[in-house]
Amino acid sequence: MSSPVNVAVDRRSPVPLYFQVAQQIEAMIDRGELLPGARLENEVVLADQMGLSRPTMRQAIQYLVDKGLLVRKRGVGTQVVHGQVKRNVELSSLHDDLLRANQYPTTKVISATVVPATDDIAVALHQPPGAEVVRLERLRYANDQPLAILQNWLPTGLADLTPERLERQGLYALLRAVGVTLRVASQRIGARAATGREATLLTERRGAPLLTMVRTTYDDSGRAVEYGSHVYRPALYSFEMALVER
Amino acid sequence: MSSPVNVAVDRRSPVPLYFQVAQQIEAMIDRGELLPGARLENEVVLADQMGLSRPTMRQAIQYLVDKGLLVRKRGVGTQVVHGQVKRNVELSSLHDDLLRANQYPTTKVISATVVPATDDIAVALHQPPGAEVVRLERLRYANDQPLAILQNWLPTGLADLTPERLERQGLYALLRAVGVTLRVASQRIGARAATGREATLLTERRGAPLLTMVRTTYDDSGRAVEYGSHVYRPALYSFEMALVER
DNA sequence: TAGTGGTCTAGACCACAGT
DNA sequence: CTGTGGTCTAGACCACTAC
Repeated sequence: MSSPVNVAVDRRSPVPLYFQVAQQIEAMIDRGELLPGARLENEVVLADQMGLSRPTMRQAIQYLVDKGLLVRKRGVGTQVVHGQVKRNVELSSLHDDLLRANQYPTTKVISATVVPATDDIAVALHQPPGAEVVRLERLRYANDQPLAILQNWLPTGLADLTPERLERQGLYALLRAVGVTLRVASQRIGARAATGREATLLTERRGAPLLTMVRTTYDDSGRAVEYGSHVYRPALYSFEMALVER
Repeated sequence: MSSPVNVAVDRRSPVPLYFQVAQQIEAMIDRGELLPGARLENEVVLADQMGLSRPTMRQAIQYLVDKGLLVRKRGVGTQVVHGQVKRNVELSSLHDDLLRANQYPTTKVISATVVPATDDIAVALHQPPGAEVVRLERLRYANDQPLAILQNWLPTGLADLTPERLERQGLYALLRAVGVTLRVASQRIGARAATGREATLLTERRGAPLLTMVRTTYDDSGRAVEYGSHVYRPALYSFEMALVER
């Protein structure tokens, strides 16, 4: 009844055991060795087979459940979800998203200046009203087609945000490179009509539907490090995600 | 340096200990007893104070980290995130979302019929091509204003989806009531212009921007139980969510 | 009744951050 | 160096499902 799971862990590796197991099970699903609906053996048996304790095995399975690849039912067992779900669990930037989809992103920096924060920006970044913040405006292309207008505000002094660097890599990669660990974000996705300026930049018509996203991102100290307000051309971009009931 | 956490657990309660702890810490954050940026005591001390083991305490903290309320940094400690994030971790239906926001949702069922599945619906629901499926079309109002057109397809025989029931409660609540446990969903959010029919139903202009969402939902056996294609008026609705880096 | 995942304990050692 | 979270073990009992 149960599908065999053939996984071996390397105890000398610095990679956590639960993560090794999770990666290998995910690879088996990708390769079709574990088909949708397949039932895995129970946690105790799996743990024994791999020479792990049950909590470690559970951690591996829980990781894949959170990722939307497996479902568990008490008294029944663990099964592979039918159909593929978006595996992305990361706090990803548009730049990395496009790279992953082989979309060859390029960026034009429209402006990168230091300005006093307006009230709403100050609140979002938890800065005193009127504090100086960095304001970025970029135009992001995918395969040489204009895709999105990205407006961002950051506290000053976080990183050296020169236009050259911003055109070579994404903002998130740049922040990570200077030791900022992005951890949590709160975002809102909506839609509205393009303004004249947006339409011009994105080669759309004024009033054309645009997808919008505003996001505040916090680092591993819980401080707000970035506020973004982006508009996307809906024919070229949409947001995909997995939801998991806890 | 550390903020005190005053929590007591009831060991006779059927509610898991880690969940009792998590709920009480969340309540303290809501009441402002734990301010943004406040550092909690370390896991071992917290566990001792509450008479719990460290793994149980960790599980409580991890729950709140996943919810976007806390951040942890190795070697440093656990802190409350600055700014408020969307707490919602559930696989929520629009109906419940509106209820929670005191928006008084009402529903008009436009059609509820059994039809042969088109190819894309059959694929999404993992049914054989042409299999009979239930097709629903509903118009959802909030405070008597038209808010969204909801199209859904489901395998037949799941539940008795009469218009009367669908107008009294949300589809998800109806499914849960007949024992379907929704577990995982994969969704895509985009935007496009309103068609003439959509514009009429939603009292918008033809070509007005609409927010779109398509979603496939799976139950705790990993089977697809619902495919939905919805359009929303962006002035009245947007999607809000927390993202957590793992 | 048998088998499953859900919860919980009481330890241990390690990796990393800040001093 | 000390203190923190990250990982891991080897058990235990319980709740729920299916037969």
